[in-house]
Amino acid sequence: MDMKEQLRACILKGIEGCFADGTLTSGVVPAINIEKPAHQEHGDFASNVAMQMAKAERKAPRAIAEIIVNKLAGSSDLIKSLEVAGPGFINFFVKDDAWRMILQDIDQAGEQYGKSKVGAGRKVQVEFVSANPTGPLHIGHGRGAATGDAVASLLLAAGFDVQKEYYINDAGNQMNTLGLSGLLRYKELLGEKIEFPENCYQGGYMKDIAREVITKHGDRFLNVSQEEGVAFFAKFGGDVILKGIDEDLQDFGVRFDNWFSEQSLFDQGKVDSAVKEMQEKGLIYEQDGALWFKTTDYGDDKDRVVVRSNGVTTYFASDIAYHRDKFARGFDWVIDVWGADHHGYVPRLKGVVQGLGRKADDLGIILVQLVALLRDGVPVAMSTRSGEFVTLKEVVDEVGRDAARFFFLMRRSDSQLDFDLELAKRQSADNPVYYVQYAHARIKSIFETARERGVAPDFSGGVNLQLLESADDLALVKKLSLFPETLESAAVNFEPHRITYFLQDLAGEFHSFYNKSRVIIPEEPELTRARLFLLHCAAITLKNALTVLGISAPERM
RNA sequence: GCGCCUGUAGCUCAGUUGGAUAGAGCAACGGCCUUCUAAGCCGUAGGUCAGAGGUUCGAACCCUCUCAGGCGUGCCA
Repeated sequence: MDMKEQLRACILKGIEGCFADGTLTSGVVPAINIEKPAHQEHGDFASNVAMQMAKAERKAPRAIAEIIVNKLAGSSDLIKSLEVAGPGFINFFVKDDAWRMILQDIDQAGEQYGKSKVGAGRKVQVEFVSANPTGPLHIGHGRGAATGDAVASLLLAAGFDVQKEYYINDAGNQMNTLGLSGLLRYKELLGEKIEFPENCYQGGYMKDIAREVITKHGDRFLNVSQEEGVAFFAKFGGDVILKGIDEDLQDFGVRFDNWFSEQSLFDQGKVDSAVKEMQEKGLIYEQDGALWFKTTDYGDDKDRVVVRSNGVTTYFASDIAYHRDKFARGFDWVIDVWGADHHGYVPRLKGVVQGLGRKADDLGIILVQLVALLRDGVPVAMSTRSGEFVTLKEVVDEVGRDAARFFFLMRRSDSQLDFDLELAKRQSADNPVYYVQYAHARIKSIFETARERGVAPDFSGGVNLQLLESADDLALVKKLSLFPETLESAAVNFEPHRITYFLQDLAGEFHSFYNKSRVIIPEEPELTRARLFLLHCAAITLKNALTVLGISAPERM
């Protein structure tokens, strides 16, 4: 039980005690809030129960607080002192010993420190990237990849049973366009004069694909029908591109548990059956020769076409079938990571989910905003139309996986992100990645020195934690203690950036500690051991936090 | 037109889901290496939380309106 829980239980008991002896009379116990005050002077924790009870008790908040404080005095060995402050807050000061005990928890938990069981094994699926197999991943996909991967591992750490999935849009018009693009480049390379349409894929990778076909198959596709040629290049190109996407993701440290093909939904008749189910439920109706889904029932601006008047299904039809299939596969919770430009699709998909008989919240949607690429503060020009976009691979090759992931996760996914390539490469405190990793490496270096000097960091014989009594010792301990709740809230809110902020905060606390406090002190072996134990716990926390984001914790820098 | 998102220090952004005196990093200025990694630390300065109303003990956060920017609003994917 963590400190907040203990305090909550303690307050509850106190209030009930007050009711019992008549010092409080309403008999109504509000939800007990425990928060961390912004200012140190306000204690380690504070509660606003007295203010919440004011109305029911018909007493001034401060008077109620006094009554509760009197009842609480000496009731818990966690509490050093408590006071009434401000408009009626009860401030709690926790005993130093209680703080220091946390170190033993951290040591004991090791790699598990910070993890929780709130997920209770519920099955959750995170679907992300899902870029069309019509070109290499660009930097925007990179942010989606980092975010989806981090959210998945956060949820895993929070006790969920997580699957990561990539949805392959291998059906529909864009595959024909891909096939045509390849075929035309192929003909061009073989000397035919061609007109390359504007809506075809302009990137240089199409020529690479055409070249590959020439080496493997020669010029035989010059003599087949347009239809056959397009079909071949669509399949061949799609496969090559998807393989490249997978490689780029692996270099970025992202691996999927499942790759799900849109085409498979058609092949297995799942699109038809999904449409049929919705029709039977009366959620799909016919008008102007097309079939429409009543998304307006769920807050959408207008109803949406599922099957066009020419009989061809829309992308939305696939989406209905896909999400129906996800739930049919037994997921309790389904999470989609989308580019923010798709935000208009949220009501529509939420409608589908409800139409399937699920709660709207069973589908979680994370919208990831644009990335603005900079070099030394100057925007890097990008244009998707001309195919001159910066790829994920280029960025990872230039700045490295760790820096790229950290930068992608530095901001709330909802807000736009400036990604400065030069800053990401810089090896100084300006660069938050190095700042954080350096903290870990520095601790490891201290242990190295300790070993060299024969101060073996073996804690099995017990450590005298009482010696950790300086303000800096305790400040570091308190920072470490925040990790579990930070991790949990980052997970359930889909907010990996809380971890990057926590890391910078913790690294700062450590660097500050390091500058003020000596760890290895030959004439004080017991204190040396205690401080080494503290840093051992700091290293565990730093490493666990970095790991959950998919970033390495170097031993040496 | 309608809908969604954003607006916090010169810049880039946090702000524990309504708490006490709004925080960090850059940039600026001034200090700290004979010491376990200076890829580091300490200090100074910087604010009408876009604006105006409202809700209550209490608002950057919730409601209404206004302004500014971005995105969406296909029988495209």
